[in-house]
This record gives sequence, C-alpha cells and structure tokens, in this order.
Amino acid sequence: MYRTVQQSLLAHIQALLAQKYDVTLASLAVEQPPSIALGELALPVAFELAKRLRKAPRVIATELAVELSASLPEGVASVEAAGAGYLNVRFDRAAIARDVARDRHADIGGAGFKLVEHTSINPNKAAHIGHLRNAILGDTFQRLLRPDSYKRGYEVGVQNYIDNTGVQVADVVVGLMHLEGKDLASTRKLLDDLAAQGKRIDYYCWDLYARVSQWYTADPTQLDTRKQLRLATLHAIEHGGNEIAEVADLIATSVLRRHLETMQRLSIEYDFLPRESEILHLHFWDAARQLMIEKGVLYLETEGKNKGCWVMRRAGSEAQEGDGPDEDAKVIVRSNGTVTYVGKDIAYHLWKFGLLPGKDFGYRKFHEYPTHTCWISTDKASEPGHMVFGRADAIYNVIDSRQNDPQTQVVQALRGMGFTEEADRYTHFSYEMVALTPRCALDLGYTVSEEDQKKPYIEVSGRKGFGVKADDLLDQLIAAARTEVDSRHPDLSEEERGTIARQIGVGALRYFMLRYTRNTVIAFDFKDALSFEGETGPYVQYAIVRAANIFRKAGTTAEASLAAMESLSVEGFLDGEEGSAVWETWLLVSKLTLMIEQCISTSEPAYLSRYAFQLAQQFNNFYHRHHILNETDPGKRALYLATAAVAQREMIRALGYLGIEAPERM
RNA sequence: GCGCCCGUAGCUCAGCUGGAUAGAGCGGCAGCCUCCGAAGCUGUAGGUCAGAAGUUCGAAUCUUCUCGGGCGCACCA
Repeated sequence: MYRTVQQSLLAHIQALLAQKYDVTLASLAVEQPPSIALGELALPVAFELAKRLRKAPRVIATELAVELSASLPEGVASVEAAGAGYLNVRFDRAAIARDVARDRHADIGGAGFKLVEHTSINPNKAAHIGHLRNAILGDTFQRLLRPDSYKRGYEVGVQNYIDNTGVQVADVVVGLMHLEGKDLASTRKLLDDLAAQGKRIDYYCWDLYARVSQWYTADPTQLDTRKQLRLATLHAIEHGGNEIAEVADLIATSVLRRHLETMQRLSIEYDFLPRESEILHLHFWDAARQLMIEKGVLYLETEGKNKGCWVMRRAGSEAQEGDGPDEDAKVIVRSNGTVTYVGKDIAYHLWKFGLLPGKDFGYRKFHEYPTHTCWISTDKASEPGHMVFGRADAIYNVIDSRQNDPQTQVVQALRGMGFTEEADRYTHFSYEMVALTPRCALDLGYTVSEEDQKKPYIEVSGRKGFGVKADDLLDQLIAAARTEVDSRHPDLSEEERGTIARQIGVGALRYFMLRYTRNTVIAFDFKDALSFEGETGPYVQYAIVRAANIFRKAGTTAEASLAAMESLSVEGFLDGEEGSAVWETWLLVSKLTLMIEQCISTSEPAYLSRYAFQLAQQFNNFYHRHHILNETDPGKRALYLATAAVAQREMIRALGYLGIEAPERM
C-alpha cells in the first residue's frame, strides 16, 4: 500500500509542478521523516526548486501544500510545509490500515522471459560455503521474480551451468586413474561402495582433488610429465567417446547429483542444467565464431605477441586506431585453433538470448522435484515436454566478483555485434566471496601461516581442500537447532522436532548469507553463522511463532482477526502517542512490495532480509508493549489481533521470498 | 603498473539515485520471566563516517588526490 500511495502522490505533484511552475523533474525524491510525528512521507522538492524559481524553499513548500490540500490523493490525510522547506505528508491511517488488512497492494511483474543462472559448481568436489552464497542469492532473486499468489511476476527459468569437461573434472579423473589406478569398472565399484557405506562421493573427491593438485608439483623432475598427463586427460574428456571421458562423465554426474541434494536441503531447485559437453559437441562455438566474424568483432591478428590468434578488442579500448597490433586484445581462438573460456562463454550467451541461429541443446529429464522437472542438456534428440530456455529477454548471471573482467568481455562482445538491447539486459549479478577468518581456519585444524594469521580473512580454496563444506555446516546448524528444540518441546514427536530443527537450521543459514550486501566479503566464522539470536533468521521465525501462539490462545485465527477489521472503527486508535506506536507496525507492514521492487531493480536481496528483520523487531516491540490477551477494550483488542495478523502475514511472505519456512512452533 | 571493490561504534555490518538528530546486531554495563514462550524486551555507555581539498543552500553519500586493505589483469577455466 505504501508504494501505491507514494506513486499517486508523486503523480499529483508532478502535475501540479507542471501546471503551476511549468517545470518537470526527471525524478522526485521521497523519504520518510525522522519521526512518525512529522508524517509518513517527506519531499525535499522545494529545495530543488528554490534556485530555479528564485523563492525561499519554505515559501514554495507552503504554496505546494496549499494547492495539494485542495485535492488530496487517495490515502492522504494532509500535506503541510515543515522545517526549512520540507513537504510533509500524513496518511489517512484508518483508511490505509483497512486496505492493508484487506491485503490491497501494488502488483509486481511484467512481460519477458528472465533467465537466472546460479550455483554452477564444478562437478569435481563438494559444495562449500562460497557456493552456498551464490546459490542462496540466485535462488532468492529467482523467487522475487517468479509469479506467485502475491504478484503477477515474470516468466522465469533457472539454470545451473555444469562445466563437466573442464580442468577441474580432469584433475579428479587424473587422481582416480593415476593416483588410485582405477578404470571405468573400478570407478563404478567405488561409487557403489561409497553409496553402500552411506558416504558422499563429493566429499571423496574433495580430498582427492586436493591430493592431485599437490601431486602435480610435488616432484620437480615429474613436473612436465604430469602437466602433459593433465592436458591429455582434459583433451580426452573434451573429445568424448573414450574410457577417460566415461570416467569423467560418471564422476561429474554423481557429484552433480550430490550438489542437487545439498541444494534441495535448502529449498533450492533448478529448471535446466546446460553442460559444457553439449556446447562442445553441438558446436555452439562454430556458429558463434561465424557470427562474430560477420559482425566484425573477431579478427585474425597477424602481428605481435598474438600473431596467429583470433582476437577481440577489450572493453574501453575501441577508440584505438593506431597502426600496430592491439597488444591488449583478448585472445578468443588460440594459435593452435582451440577456443578460450571467454569464447565459449560468448557462444553460450548468444544462445541464452536466442541469437545462435539453428543452435539449441537437446533436453533430457534429469531430476524430479515435487512440483516440476529439472532438465539436463544432451547431444541426442530431446525428450518431449521440455521448456525452451534459449530465448531470454533478460539474463542474470550470479557469478562472483572475481569474474568481473571476463563477464565484461562477454557483454562487450554482444554490444560490439550490435546486440545492444541484449547487452543492456545482461546483468552480472556480482557478489564478493566467502572467506574464512584466520581464527576459524585454525579451529578447523588447518595450518595457517604467520602471514595469513594477520589477515582479516583467508580465501577458500578447493584446490587446497581449504574451506567449510556446505553439508557440514548445515548439519551443524540443524544439530544445534535440534538441541534447543528437544529441550523446549520434549512432548513433540521425533519427526516434528526434526522438521522444526531443519527449518531453523536452514533459516539461520539462508539468512546469514543474505544479510550482507553483495559487495561485502563475508569473513566466515562459526560463532556468527551458528547464532540464532539478534539479526538472524530464527529471530524472525520466532516472532512468527509468537504471533501464532496468540491466535491459538485467543481461540481465533489470523484470517478472522483480519476480517474483523472490516467492521471495526479504528479511527481514534492509531493516533496519539500510543496509537502511533501501533500504526508504525502497520506502516512498515505496508512496504513489502516497495522492498521487493527495490530488490529487483538493484539486484540486491539483502534489502528484503533487512526488512524481514525490521518487521520482526517492530512486532516484538509491539508484543511487549501491548498484552493482547489481557486487553479489556474490545475495540483495541480487535485492532491488536489484526496488527499481529498483518505483521505475521508479511513476515511469512518476506521469509518465503528468502526461502525460509515459518515453523509452527520452535 | 592498470582496472574494479572496500575503509562508518570495541567487533560484524546497514545507511551511499546528496536532505531534518549517522542506525542495527553482537559484545560491555544496569534492569525485566506469579503476566500472549526470555531464540525476547527496556535502559545505558560507545562514532574526527580513513585523511585532505572541491562541488552544493546542504556531503557518510558526488568529484579529485593521499594513505590503508582486498580482488582481478594468461594462447587457465
């Protein structure tokens, strides 16, 4: 509702400015006054106009207030000049509250297919906390976009790109075949044995990957031989149709299934898993190469250090007209004819926007979620019933900030090819890494150098096997929650307690990853991550449970409490000092759509987690201030019940978008 | 060397499309469970917003420079 009133007010003022002063402003700043006593909205527009109109801000504000008062927009009670020239707006509290109770709100959504890509973990090791941040950010964002019962939303597809033919997979294959002397058959047996013992293949690979990485450089006399072995393995995997490639596929697919399980524990699901093997075998690059040459962004370098390579100019250096070769250009095709990572990525992104004529993946069913199918790419014919993904109007790539440069290269290529609209709708959803505090690393038993101990944080490294695995962290969180639940609810069944503990653990984890803004490095520490108090997911869950307890004890429901608002005269109850405190809860509650819009337009889910916390804090405040069940005035009691109901409703919704469930009890 | 990001309370972070007195959590101190669950609430202490100059009626927020920290700058992916 907040957004609805704000919009109509701004439209009113724009019209007024045009009519009275003959000015149009590109955008109007709106804020909230420092105190609710001053009103619900404040506009500093008079300051902006002061110079232009050669009048004191206060005078302009007063004039505007008079004009606006003549015909107030819906939901607005009064407008007045305040301070040095602010235009303060007071809401019609009773009317707004009634609308909020009725769940009137602005809609969110529009046309166009939005493709969100996240997770994209190399399928050669267990997921760690860095991957968790990626997946949780992407999944939350996807929830904000999707159609649901609250909003119209956008058509959305969620992809998880699988680099099943890269060096990281090759490394694990080298480990299996050369360090452990396995072949296809014994690798199969390994998988069966691990499964029988209830062990995780991704954990096994975690250790193996770290071992191989060390092994490559362990013996100086073997450096070249091992490097060659690594390269030969990679090429065999890329080429396909041999035993090495089969081992790689077996491992990559098994690890991928584990990743899907890990993510599903966190309510994270995917629609499609495009794999690099198909990008290779279906020759996406050939089509892209031809297109790039046609459009003039890719050219053969004939001189200098990049002689014999097909290169592309870097972003920001296109004005260069000099004679000599552009030494700064990015190599796309090596002199040996193979394509680089950025080249393949350009081809892939042309496909995402439907710009690769005649090229699409084959689609095969891979995993069934309760409500939908997850598809995977294949170079064979498609199974029926699949969705088509390569036709995006806008894309969001959740990729950490270390890939800023290559991402910029891809956008630059699109722009250079004349696909400027696509380039404009390409969002690199960038975020900073999750690192470990030195203290945390020591606690985990890693050896930390003197130098590293002085740093604020240490980068996680799969190659070194240095990091916290996603499943381990989740297990710990759930166990900690379980201990609490067991002591608080010995009466509940084993299964119920398990469910609640899982909801709390997931809530704590997802909230932890979402409370930091994207460009903040998270220095991970168990003490912070395992906290259930203060600004955490469980704090919000607890507020929801409290509200539920009130309805139970009052012998009513949230729905009935909201319906009661229809016949309730709240006119006096939301004013004055005491009423204002209650009103502030309603006002905050009315801002959900505004928050979601903000999260979408800035690609920043952290605003919503903050909002959820603020709601819970506001509700807890209200809860301690007004003892609802002891309230003897029936009008007040009804209003308080409705207050708890709207607060609970929006807390549940906000948590829902964050991918966090609200437990019945906790 | 070049590019991007960051520097706000003891610690971890919000605030950064310029706007009224710079906020929250944790930690500290002092309180609140015969009363809707204390995973909670109240009060209190704590800040030259890294530093300097500039733009502006107004700067934590915009510009430039300096200092400090991080991450990128491959014919790796």
